[in-house]
Parts: sequence; C-alpha cells; structure tokens
Amino acid sequence: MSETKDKIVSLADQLIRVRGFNAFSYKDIAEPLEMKNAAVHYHFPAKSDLGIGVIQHDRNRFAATIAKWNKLPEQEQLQQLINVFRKHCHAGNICLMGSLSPDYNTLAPDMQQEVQQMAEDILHWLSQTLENGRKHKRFQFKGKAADRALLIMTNLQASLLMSRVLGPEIFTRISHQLMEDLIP
Amino acid sequence: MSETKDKIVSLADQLIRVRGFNAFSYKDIAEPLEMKNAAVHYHFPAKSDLGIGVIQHDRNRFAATIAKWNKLPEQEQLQQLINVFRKHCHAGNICLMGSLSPDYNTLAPDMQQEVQQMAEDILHWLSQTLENGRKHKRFQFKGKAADRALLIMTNLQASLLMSRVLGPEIFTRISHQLMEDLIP
DNA sequence: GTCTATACCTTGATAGAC
DNA sequence: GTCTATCAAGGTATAGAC
Repeated sequence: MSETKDKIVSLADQLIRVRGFNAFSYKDIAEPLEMKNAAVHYHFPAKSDLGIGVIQHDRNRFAATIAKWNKLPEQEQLQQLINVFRKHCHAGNICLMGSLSPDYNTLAPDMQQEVQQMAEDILHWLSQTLENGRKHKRFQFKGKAADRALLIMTNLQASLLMSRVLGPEIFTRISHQLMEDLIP
Repeated sequence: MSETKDKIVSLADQLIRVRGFNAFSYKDIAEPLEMKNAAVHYHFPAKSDLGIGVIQHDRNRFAATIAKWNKLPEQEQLQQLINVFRKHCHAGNICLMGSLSPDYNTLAPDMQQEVQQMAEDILHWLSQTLENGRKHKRFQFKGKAADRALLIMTNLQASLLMSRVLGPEIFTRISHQLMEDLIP
C-alpha cells in the first residue's frame, strides 16, 4: 500500500467515525491532504472502494492486535479491548461498527459484506476469550459464551454512541460495571 | 398537529430509522405523500425542524406508553419495552437513538439537544423501573440502578444495529440472556 | 396549504493532458 | 499519480402565484 493510499485510508477512517459514511465527501479527503478530488478517485474509484479499504485496514489491525494479546490472562485481554474503546471515546470517535451499521441499508453490497465479516471477527474472538476465561476461572457468567459476547459487544459499541450524546463518563460507568459483573 | 404534518413526521421517522438522517431527502418525503418538495418545506422549513418534530413525536409517544405500563409489575414493564424493540427489529428498523447518535456531530445544535433529552427520558425511566423492581425482589443485579440501566439500554440499542448486519436472531439471543441475568 | 419555478450548492464520478 | 476541467444528478431552501 502506497503512502498516499495509506493517508487516504487513515483520514477516511476518522471521517467515518466522526461524521458517518454518508456525511463526508471526497473533498473532505482531498483538501487536508492537499490533493485534488480526482486524485483520490484514482486510488479509490468509487466511494464503496474507499469504505472497503477502511474496513479491511481495520480488520487487519484488529487481527494483529489480538495476536499480541495472545499470552495475557483473559481478563487482561478484555481490559485491553476496553482500553482501545476508551481511547476512541476520549477522541470523540465511535467504533466502525457503530458508525457503519446504522448506514448498512445504504451501503453497496460488497461493502455490506465487509461490515458483516468485521462483526464476525470481533464476536468470534470475544466468544473464545470469554469461554477460555471461564474455563480458567477468571470470568464468571451465565449462559453461552457466544451470547455473553453479544451482550458485551453491544455494551461497548453503544457506550460510544451514548457517550457522544451524554458525555464520556457514560463510557466509564458502563465499562466498570461490565468488568465487575464478569470478575468472580 | 394537522393530518399532513402527522404523515410527514411518520414517514420521516421511518426514513431516519431505515436509512439515517443524512441519507434521506425532502424528495423522499414529498413523493410518497404525493406532494411537492416545497409543500414539505412549508410545514418544516429546515431539515432540522423535521428532525426535531420526529424526536418530539417519539418522546411524547414514549411518555404515553410508559404511563400505560405504570401498574404492571416491573419485569413485565421491561418485557414490554423489549417487545417494542423486537417489533422494530423485525421491521428492519433501528431505534431513533441508534440512528441519530452516530450522526450527532453533523446535527444542528437544537436538534442535538432534543436527542440528548430523549436519551435522558428513557434512561430515567429505566433506572426507576430497575430500582423499583429490585426493591420488590423482582430483579436482581449488582451496582447502581442507573449504571444497570446504561448496560441494558446499550444492549437493546446496539442489538438492533447488530441484527441489521447479522440477522434478527441476534436480537432474540441478546434479549433473552438479558432477561435471564435480571430475574432472580 | 399547496403549487411552479428556480437559485444555488455539493456530490460522486469521468475524460484527457501532463 | 496527479492535475484541470467538466458532468449530470441530487441536495436544501426560497419567492411568489393560486
């Protein structure tokens, strides 16, 4: 990936999180990078290509990140995930899923599929982590790990949405209570 | 509120939930109602006026609805709320908060304030209901009722988002596990 | 309350020179 | 790879007749 392409993806990622996929334009990419509208279209012909680029970049980064956490005890792995969300929260950002899923119906099919796979990625990892943590007596919870992963995932995702409206202390309260529920 | 105004608000409500505030236009309102673009502007001069109209309509309806539930035992009140969300889910809709909070940064200040108040409305009611339910031994949960309300609210809100991407069984799993956690 | 007509802007996207 | 130039389409919003 060229350096320019990389900068475009980074900026688009920010814009999606801060304003939403349907609320930014190629102009918002081109201007800060001091290039022309058409130059952006050279790298990403259609807007959905740009969206897909952003998601794939995020999925790769996520895969690399959880690989680094691999040896940590499960409760610390989860805490690391929460820290990632906290950083987003204090930067005023929401997560990609939280931004793209409301717009899902307006997205091109190939971009929809990418969103779907991103959701499956993170749920799969979280289910595994919860399951292992329970096995090692580091977590306690009722029901299936996959269902618990859904609950925690929705907590984190929507906590960023609510924080945007009601302030960042919302995130703190949610993440603390969530951890307290889980630790024996 | 005139009948026409009412139809406009209903349709705008649908469009916000299905496609998002920044992804529908006055044309999408005017055409199905067989009127002209300008006629819609007569009722709602700016798009933010329309957005505010939709939110206020929803807040009023919510207030009327919870008043009707007032005499029910708390776990049934919560189940009623879940049923409302389930209906949205199967219609392919998300909740207003779930749709408007990602777009929050792009909204006019007076519309932002309305979104904020809507969030406070529902959190206030849910906190009270949880607190009363715990007092009457119909609910069990750790921590403050206000924090628990945040967890449950984010579960419900984001369950509609995830259902849109991964299918409606996501909502079923989340709402069941959520209730099971809460019932002694 | 609704219409026609229109002003004015931004959008996503393309063609072709360099 | 980036540019200038341009496109058609669609957006919000307003003026003024009926």
